[in-house]
Amino acid sequence: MDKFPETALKKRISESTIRRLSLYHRALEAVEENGSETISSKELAKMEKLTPAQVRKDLSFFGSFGTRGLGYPVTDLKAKIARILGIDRVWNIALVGVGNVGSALVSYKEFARQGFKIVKLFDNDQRKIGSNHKGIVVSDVKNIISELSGSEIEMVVVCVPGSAAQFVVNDIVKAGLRAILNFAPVNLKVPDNVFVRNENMAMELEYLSYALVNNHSKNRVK
Amino acid sequence: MDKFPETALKKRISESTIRRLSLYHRALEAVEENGSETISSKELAKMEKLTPAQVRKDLSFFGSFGTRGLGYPVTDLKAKIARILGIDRVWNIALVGVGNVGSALVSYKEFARQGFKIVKLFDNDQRKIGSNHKGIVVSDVKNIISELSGSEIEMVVVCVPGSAAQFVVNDIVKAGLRAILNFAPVNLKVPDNVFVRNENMAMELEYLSYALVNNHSKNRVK
DNA sequence: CCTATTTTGTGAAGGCTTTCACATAGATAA
DNA sequence: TTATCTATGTGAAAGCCTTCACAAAATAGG
Repeated sequence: MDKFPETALKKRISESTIRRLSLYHRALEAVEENGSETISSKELAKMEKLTPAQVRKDLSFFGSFGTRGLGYPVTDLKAKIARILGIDRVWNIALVGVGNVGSALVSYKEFARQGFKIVKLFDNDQRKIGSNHKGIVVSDVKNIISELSGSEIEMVVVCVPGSAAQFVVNDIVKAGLRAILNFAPVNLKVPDNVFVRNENMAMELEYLSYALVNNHSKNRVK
Repeated sequence: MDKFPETALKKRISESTIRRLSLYHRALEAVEENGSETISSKELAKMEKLTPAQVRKDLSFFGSFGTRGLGYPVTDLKAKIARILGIDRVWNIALVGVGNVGSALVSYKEFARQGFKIVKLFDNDQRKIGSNHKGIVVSDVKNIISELSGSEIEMVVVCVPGSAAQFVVNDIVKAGLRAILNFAPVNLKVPDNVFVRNENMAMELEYLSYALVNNHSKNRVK
């Protein structure tokens, strides 16, 4: 059955649903390893601390993948989710800013395992340009537009300081790329057809700080 | 005026509101630097790509900080938000798992700048134990319970592999700590009074993958 | 084959979050 | 002082997301 019939009325899928698909996918990897062939929405929900109804509703947006009375076929569902997320393939990625965070990500196994392959590095520091990280030679960010234009690279991870991020992103957009994972703590301005995801690690600590100060898992005020 | 009167009826503040407070705080830092004394909800909203109504509503949960006809006083509002988030102080933090990501975070300036001070490191690798990272000697994770119990440390960043994360977290909980920033790609089970935030970098790439495959900033299906 | 049991798929209800829209209050200028 | 203008603070409306609850479908066991 065609998952995306051209003729069908299209419906917006919420960001939360897509994020949960990632969780289901990783849970299914674990389940597959221990050999189970099927899994119920209840079990899947428990693994990621969600509700069974939520699991079923999320999956139902994309089709009927389960069998009533039995559950979902683990391997098959995992493959279907991978297909929906577009992670049933390799994505070539460039990384800009080979500092602390940047070089950690070059070696980050979780990216590689999921098919996210960092194949090109950029920096503006003469001491870093030409150096080798995990077999990749660092290029001068001055040449980023020409090196990305028409290349096999479709996503860029930005790990430069906040003050440089917008300039780098402008070049990435000029090169025609449309997917950016941003670690700089600034709000990037991009055209509507470019996707940006922000990774703001300090923000998560700030949330913990708020939770502790406004004590006792209550999160209440006024 | 007291921000948290003991007697007042309390109201739950949504997670999204708290996350946006972080954004307002960082925007106000930038505004303060360029010297402006006041800022309107409209300007603040524009900086973080939100709506003016959203900004006013968020702030209104905590009090009336603005002046009609004028806007919000930059420095004062920034201080009030810092107070609400609990970032008007230093937080001492331990980090477990001094691998690629872990050691990058030890040197991550954004943490330090916001008052999140990593003061203790743990690992289970004999080759790392005793070694020095930015002036901190790595301790054996075997001793984590005793070293954290009753210490000045109130938050822990977990950067160990997924297979080890739950065990480490059990010990952190046993030591009486209640705030965990988790980089391992697993769902951690903790008691209700312990706060966990998950940092899942691969998930953000998966979202970008989904966005590109389900093309044209539409995010539509079926 | 029939019955009991399990679990999906899904409209509808409920709840939460955002946006609207306007009364209100202070600023500014003459 | 008065008029005009600007921007907040906030109930109410709208919109979105999650949960409920149950018919339907398939299994399992006799």
